[in-house]
Amino acid sequence: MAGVRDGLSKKAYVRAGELARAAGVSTDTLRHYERKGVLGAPRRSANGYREYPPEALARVLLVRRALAFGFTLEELARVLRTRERGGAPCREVRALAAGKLEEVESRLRELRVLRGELRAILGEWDERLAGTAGGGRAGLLESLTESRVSSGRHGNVRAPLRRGRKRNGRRGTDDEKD
Amino acid sequence: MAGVRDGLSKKAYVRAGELARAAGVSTDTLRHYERKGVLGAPRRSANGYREYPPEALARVLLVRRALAFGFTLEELARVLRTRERGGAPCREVRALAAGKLEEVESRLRELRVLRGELRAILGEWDERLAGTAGGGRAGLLESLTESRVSSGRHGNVRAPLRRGRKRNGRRGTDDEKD
DNA sequence: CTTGACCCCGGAACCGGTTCGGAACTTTAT
DNA sequence: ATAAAGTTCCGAACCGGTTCCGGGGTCAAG
Repeated sequence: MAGVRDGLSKKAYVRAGELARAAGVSTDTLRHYERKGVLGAPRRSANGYREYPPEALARVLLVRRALAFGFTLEELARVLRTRERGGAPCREVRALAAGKLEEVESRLRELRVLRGELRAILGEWDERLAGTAGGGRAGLLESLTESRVSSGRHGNVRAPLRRGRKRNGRRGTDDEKD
Repeated sequence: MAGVRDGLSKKAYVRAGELARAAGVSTDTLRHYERKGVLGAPRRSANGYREYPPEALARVLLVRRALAFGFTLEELARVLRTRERGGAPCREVRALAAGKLEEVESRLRELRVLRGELRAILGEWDERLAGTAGGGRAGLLESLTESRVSSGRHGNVRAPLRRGRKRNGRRGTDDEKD
């Protein structure tokens, strides 16, 4: 375990591996966070190893938590940087979080609709399959196209919630009238 | 509506652009579908242009619909290919859809939790901000780390519902005891 | 001295669906 | 004829967070 424990203070500088373990991430991830500006480059020991101060752990955990809340590393970097310079990005953070909440709610609506459609279609299929033993062949897929539901692209299910980029929009029949 | 004007039959072969417009996708997407094996390479005209048969539209719409239901192009390709060869992938399709439903429900649970946490944190922040006018500075972010909730990575919000890869896992402190 | 556990680094791969960049071609207007 | 639109073609880029690759150090134990 090689706990640094140098007799001095309770907690001293730790190396990448230890911090990573403590935070539940990989050292690769730590490097990535540093590169993205959410962690801050730690000092280096004589041999070039990173030596993180005890506070780093809290920072990493904070980042993890914020990520779980839907923040992106980029947003986080911006906010943290502002704060590091004495700024008070509180309102911005609040706004950001509010945006996340909206996204989540929107997504919830979409998924609820999707769930309903899935249940309906499954029910229908089971009914049909009951009558078509063995090598079915009843066009299950086909019935998708007919499903009476809105068909309003509820967002590609897995759509990263951060949907919609179309910076230039070349062709693609913009049928987005929402 | 620029219908095919070759006088022959009611509907004749159409080119990429027309099919794309009709299906509400881009020609790029059509190409992609072809490459992924869900569309099937159409014949080519003398100049190398794709010429899709009328049925292609239904196919594309089917794909769109299936995508909206959470199927991936890869799954779709597999199924469609099977079918194309006389197979009856019905049970498989049903199983797939059932899987989607489970994913959606799981995701719904996660998002509901997340929504709750977001609301809570927002409420808390607003309270705090009310008392800290102007240049706030109350550590909003910090309170994230303390939020009493499970903290059980509800899935990175935007996590594509198709979470989790870790083929080899080098380091990374596998703390996934979910 | 070898083994093995850590550490360093830049850059590519991954996922999945879509879009971009830009060359090449066809049709329409001048 | 020729420029200006409009289409089509294709491979490669994109998103975002993480992991992988792979070649090179550092250090303590055996």
